Amino acid sequence: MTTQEMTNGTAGQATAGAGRPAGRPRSEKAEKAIIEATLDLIAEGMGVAELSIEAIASRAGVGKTTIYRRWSNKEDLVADSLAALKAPLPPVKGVSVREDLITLLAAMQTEAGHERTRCLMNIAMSDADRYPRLMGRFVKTAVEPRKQAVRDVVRRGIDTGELRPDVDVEMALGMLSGTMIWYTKWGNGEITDDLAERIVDQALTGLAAD
Amino acid sequence: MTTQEMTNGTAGQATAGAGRPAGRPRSEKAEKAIIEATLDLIAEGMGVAELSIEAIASRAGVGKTTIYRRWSNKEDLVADSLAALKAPLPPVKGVSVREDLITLLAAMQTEAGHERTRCLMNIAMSDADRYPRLMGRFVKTAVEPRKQAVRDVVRRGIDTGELRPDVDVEMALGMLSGTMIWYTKWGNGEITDDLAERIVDQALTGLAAD
DNA sequence: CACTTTCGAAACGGCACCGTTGCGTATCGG
DNA sequence: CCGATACGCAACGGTGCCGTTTCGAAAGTG
Repeated sequence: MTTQEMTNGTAGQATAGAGRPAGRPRSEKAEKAIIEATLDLIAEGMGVAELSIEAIASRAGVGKTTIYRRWSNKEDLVADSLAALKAPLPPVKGVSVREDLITLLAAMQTEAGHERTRCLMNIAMSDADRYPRLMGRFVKTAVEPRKQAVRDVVRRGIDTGELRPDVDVEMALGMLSGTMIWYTKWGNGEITDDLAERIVDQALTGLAAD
Repeated sequence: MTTQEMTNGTAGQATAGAGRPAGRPRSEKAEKAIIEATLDLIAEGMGVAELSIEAIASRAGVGKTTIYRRWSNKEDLVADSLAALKAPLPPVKGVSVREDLITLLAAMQTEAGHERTRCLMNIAMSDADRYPRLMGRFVKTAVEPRKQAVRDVVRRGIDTGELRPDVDVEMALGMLSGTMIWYTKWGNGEITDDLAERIVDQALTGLAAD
């Protein structure tokens, strides 16, 4: 680990009866503010490379010292920031596969509309090669849960017989998500409210004539 | 236009009999070297924001003056560089829709493997919002021809009856390309030689049980 | 109360790049 | 040969960020 004993969880008052190191405890509020500022700047279109510690400190209303005391380098900070992202996935009703997939894809579409998520996706694409460790964390906390949600629905569909028994689950997953990503990025003007529905129907039906 | 009379086509010896401005003509070789260096740096993972004129000049073996004389800002330079990209699309045999789609998607997969194209895609994703004018150019020279190639095949398939008559062409296009992009980015380890074939078959067949 | 640690703020020297300018040379037309 | 323009190169002053240090104040423990 690069952050050795730093970033040791709550970093704050350490109610744990063990070794309370004496001295002023680290401000939990400052920590939150730093991470929040980092995510804000990323959401405003900053790539990881252009992120400056000074800008983050200024935005967070915090001294640079406070940042360097917790994170030894920028990548660690960004990694922890991404890890702080919650993944509020919509619950699926479980009635039909079609309906559930539409729910998930529609949520994906909505998220892609929000600036914050939107630019996080950019990072996932462009900084993936340069910061593999960072990407690992992002995939784990943000991408994987969403993949899993779709995967569950598809698997259930195979079990219930709504989907073909020979469906390649990962392929189906990539097809649904990939199509949505394609539209949010390059589907100029063709993004309508029923987009999720159209994608799911096309994927279910297939292109070939019977 | 920002580049006023600059970047006036060949910029070189101007064989046009008209007003030859007298003096040493601009080096066409230098121009090529600059653009090539720019593309190289981008291909090495540089985002547009991190591209420095000094680095480009150094890489191209050229003085900064020579760059500033031609392009008034970085965005213009990058735009011209992207415009210089050729799009060597594979010819389709025209036998069957399935086979042609596989050909196109396989080419896409191969391209995604090359560093140069790979990082260009990153730019297409992450710098799209920040440099819309630049993106317009990139879409026109690189993305659109590929979209068109797939579009043609799909349209032909509808005409020949190989595909359903009610297929949404743009949607089919997004599904095929989107799935391939998804795999090249996040399909960890599952990228095999028959990927294009599997994508096309899944798209043709659909997920739903009959 | 002393003692320790963190806080925000400011300043440090150093570096990379900015866009411009001047220099001596090269390459064109007349 | 002469005037004009472009060339590569090196230097300019300016800016923004680096990572570190110093400072006085704050916030805890004993």
